[in-house]
Amino acid sequence: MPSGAETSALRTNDDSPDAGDSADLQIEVIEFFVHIAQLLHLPKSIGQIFGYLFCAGEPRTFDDIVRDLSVSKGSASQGLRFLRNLNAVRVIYIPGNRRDHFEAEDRLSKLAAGFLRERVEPQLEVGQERLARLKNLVERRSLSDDADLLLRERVGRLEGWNSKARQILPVMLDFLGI
Amino acid sequence: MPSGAETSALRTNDDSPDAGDSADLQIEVIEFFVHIAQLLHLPKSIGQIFGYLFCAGEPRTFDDIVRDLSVSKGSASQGLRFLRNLNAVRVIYIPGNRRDHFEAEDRLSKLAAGFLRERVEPQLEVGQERLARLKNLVERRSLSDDADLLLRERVGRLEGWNSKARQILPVMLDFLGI
DNA sequence: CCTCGTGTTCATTTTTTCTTGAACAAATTA
DNA sequence: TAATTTGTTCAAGAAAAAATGAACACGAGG
Repeated sequence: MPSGAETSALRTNDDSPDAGDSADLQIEVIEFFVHIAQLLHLPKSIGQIFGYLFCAGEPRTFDDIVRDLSVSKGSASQGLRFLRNLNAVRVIYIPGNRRDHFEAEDRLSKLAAGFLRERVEPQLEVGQERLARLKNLVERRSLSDDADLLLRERVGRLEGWNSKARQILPVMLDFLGI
Repeated sequence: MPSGAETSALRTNDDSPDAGDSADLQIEVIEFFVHIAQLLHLPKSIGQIFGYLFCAGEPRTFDDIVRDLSVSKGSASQGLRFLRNLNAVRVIYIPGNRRDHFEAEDRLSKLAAGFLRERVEPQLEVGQERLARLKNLVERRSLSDDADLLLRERVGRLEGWNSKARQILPVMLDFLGI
């Protein structure tokens, strides 16, 4: 796969005469976000969309995204929903214009907080439930069998982990300025 | 796909008479780790291996893992390498025994620290390099073009994000007791 | 009620990632 | 040194995830 020039077809809006315009740079910034998305195991398209909105000076429409990034409507729709759920993208309603307009959150603290709240916290709750079930199972076992005792200790340790994580989370959110 | 009873063929070592023995419970704990692995977008086999070692009372060998979890040697080898790199699994050398013995790290702080150091920190360095290149590009541009100015501001913001993250990381590591 | 503009859903295709197992290397022992 | 044990590598198949785009829903305006 040849590198570079992947994110194609960016809107030119071009008044400049000849040499490499700022769209090239915009593509680089978008690719930076694609890289981050891949680190977080998010679809590439989500990185593209966020990077595109992050570079845009003003809110962009659904159509802008589909056209300028050459992604399908499906990817754009799902990617935007994901980003909205994380509060990484806001919808701007413009009176007299039926289209949704989208804008990227550019405060790192808000992005981190959104990720913690929408992704991490719910999973900690799920984990707590799973551990409650495990605890039930383990407590119905003999206190004399070595294997049972070991597992009981291990499940207890997992509960400690979960509890610790749930304690730290609000501290982090607080640190991020709520 | 039927649920449960996926992680098969766990060593029985069975002296108990009839009803569900503690291997069932061990399987549940292993599945708990498989679930965590999937959350972290890690291969299922890595969750199995860590869960297996976490439940084991004593260090286990490569062969134990392959046999008891019914995973291939390839998966076991790669999974163990990954877990060792994260310091989530230690190798125990037992004199007079050629085989490597593996043991799970059971201190949450060590696990978190390993993740931050081996996964997060290197990526922040990579990001810093990428941003340095972006900064170079953006500084060669005109200060009069609006689009260029906007991008310059955006790249500056990204550098601020990276810098902030690199400041926070040692604080977190310190908090985790180094 | 009909049509058009906007976006969503979801079955299918495409791409990526994981697992497997056979071939291979390294180290030990006979 | 040959045979054996132990674990790694990597090409290929299997499984999972992402992207696509046509069909669909919903609402606004005529």
